[in-house]
Amino acid sequence: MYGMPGKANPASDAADTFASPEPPRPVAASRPAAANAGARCANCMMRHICMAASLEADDVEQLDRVMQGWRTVRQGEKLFRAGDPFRSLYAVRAGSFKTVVTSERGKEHISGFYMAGDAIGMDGICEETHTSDAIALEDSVVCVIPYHLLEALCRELKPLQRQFHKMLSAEIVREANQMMLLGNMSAEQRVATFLLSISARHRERGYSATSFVLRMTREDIGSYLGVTLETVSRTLSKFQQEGLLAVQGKSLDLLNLDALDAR
Amino acid sequence: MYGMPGKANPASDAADTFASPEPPRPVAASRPAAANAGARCANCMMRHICMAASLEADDVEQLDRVMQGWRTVRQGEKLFRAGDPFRSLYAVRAGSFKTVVTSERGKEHISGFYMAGDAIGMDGICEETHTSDAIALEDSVVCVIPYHLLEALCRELKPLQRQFHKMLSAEIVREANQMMLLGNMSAEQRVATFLLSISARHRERGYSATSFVLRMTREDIGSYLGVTLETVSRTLSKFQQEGLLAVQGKSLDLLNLDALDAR
DNA sequence: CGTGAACTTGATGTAGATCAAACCCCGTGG
DNA sequence: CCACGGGGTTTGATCTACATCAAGTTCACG
Repeated sequence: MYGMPGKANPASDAADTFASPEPPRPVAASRPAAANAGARCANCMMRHICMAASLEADDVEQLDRVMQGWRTVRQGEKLFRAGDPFRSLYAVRAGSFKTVVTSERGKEHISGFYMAGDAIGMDGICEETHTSDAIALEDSVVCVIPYHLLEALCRELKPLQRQFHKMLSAEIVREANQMMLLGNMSAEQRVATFLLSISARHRERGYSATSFVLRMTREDIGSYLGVTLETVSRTLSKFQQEGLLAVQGKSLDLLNLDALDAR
Repeated sequence: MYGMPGKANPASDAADTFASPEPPRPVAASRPAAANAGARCANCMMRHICMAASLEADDVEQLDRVMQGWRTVRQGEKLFRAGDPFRSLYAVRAGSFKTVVTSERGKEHISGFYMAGDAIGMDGICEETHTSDAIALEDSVVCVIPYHLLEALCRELKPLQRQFHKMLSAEIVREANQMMLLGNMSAEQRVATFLLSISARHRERGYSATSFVLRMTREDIGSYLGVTLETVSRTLSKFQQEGLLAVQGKSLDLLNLDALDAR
């Protein structure tokens, strides 16, 4: 099923793609944390790659307690925008996002794509203000983690502290690798690297590493890779002609991962 | 004095550039932390932009206690290399560094330049292994901060925890901005942005924002900006012809910051 | 089933890479 | 003290990967 295009309803698509055990449960910001019984990391498929990774069951429960709840974000809507005051981090529970940074000149650049289990918003910590927009690529659900509570819990739970630091550091490493891509690689290498990265992230999450649907447009991919949308399109066509993959709109089948890696 | 080229001894140059109150005091790795009386954040000119920022005097003393000591790194030597096990973070006390990431294909890319007060090594946290080389651009001194001790202290001291998180987040934001530069900007804009960024960092540290010496080669700058060294050189010459700055080898005078910003 | 957005493909233009040569320091050793 | 050598830098000539412009096609959604 996964990897087939043409779903009528992106919300149900997101739900079956990521198999959320419960339906999204949006919560008012003012709702007390104690009432938040539905959102439980223990039940979440993504707990082993998310904030809860390597926590004992007791500690996961503590994390649940500081989690404010879920928030649904419809396709195209913004989870936050640059300039918003920073209060919470977000963990993607279902769906996916892109983050967009805008220069003073008004030029936009996509700085990252985030899927289930990824954390968004860590750019906001340093100035207590978000520096990018986070936009849902499909109807999505995030866990809302108030930063001051997470901070306090990190002082209590060493494994949580360690995991949080690792997530911050992993983002630094990811961006450093992206800088390498943007600074040194040919268009073909950029596209190949991008596809392999998506593939690997799907594999980590238990989905097919070779057959998937791109949630973003060619323009989004181009922006992320520092090339034009035409170049993305041409490169995909070329890879298809060479038998490295099969494209059909946003659906992709990678037919030769090694050959892609050799680009 | 700062900004004048042609010093005979780079070590003395580094010392007077950053006005270290005491001479470097290298320490053996096994030396107990208690013996580390010489290295004191309280005396350090950079304490307000470093790990100690916004700490009370008592807390700064605690930070001193976990600091393992100083390490001197001669020009061209490596503070750590990709693949080294991650044990410590480093704060630049005097001098400057570049960090270099190397792709599987062996291509090198400079991911950052670091001067006094900056922290290096945060990429190592996530996999407990450094992912880049850190190379001294001149004879330099760093404070060595064992990560497990810092972690423990961050559980004790909320302001230190906050500052540390801010430094991690600031690195994420810096890299996101660099990705924007690499993905969207013309060569001229890249060079102008680079110069203005160096200028601002000098200003923050109390040095001249308009007159300084570049510690890195044209090739280093090119690698960082994703252009060739020839393009860097040509762009500087062009800016000079237009009266935006005066170049003389590695010495630079910015004559029109606004015009540079308008690029 | 109609319509606009997303995508593909082709033709042409250009910023910056690459190749090449000379120059300028700056440290070294005679 | 000066000649020497080599890394760093500048500048010029040429080349090319990719951007840009343009037109048509397909697709997804209302």
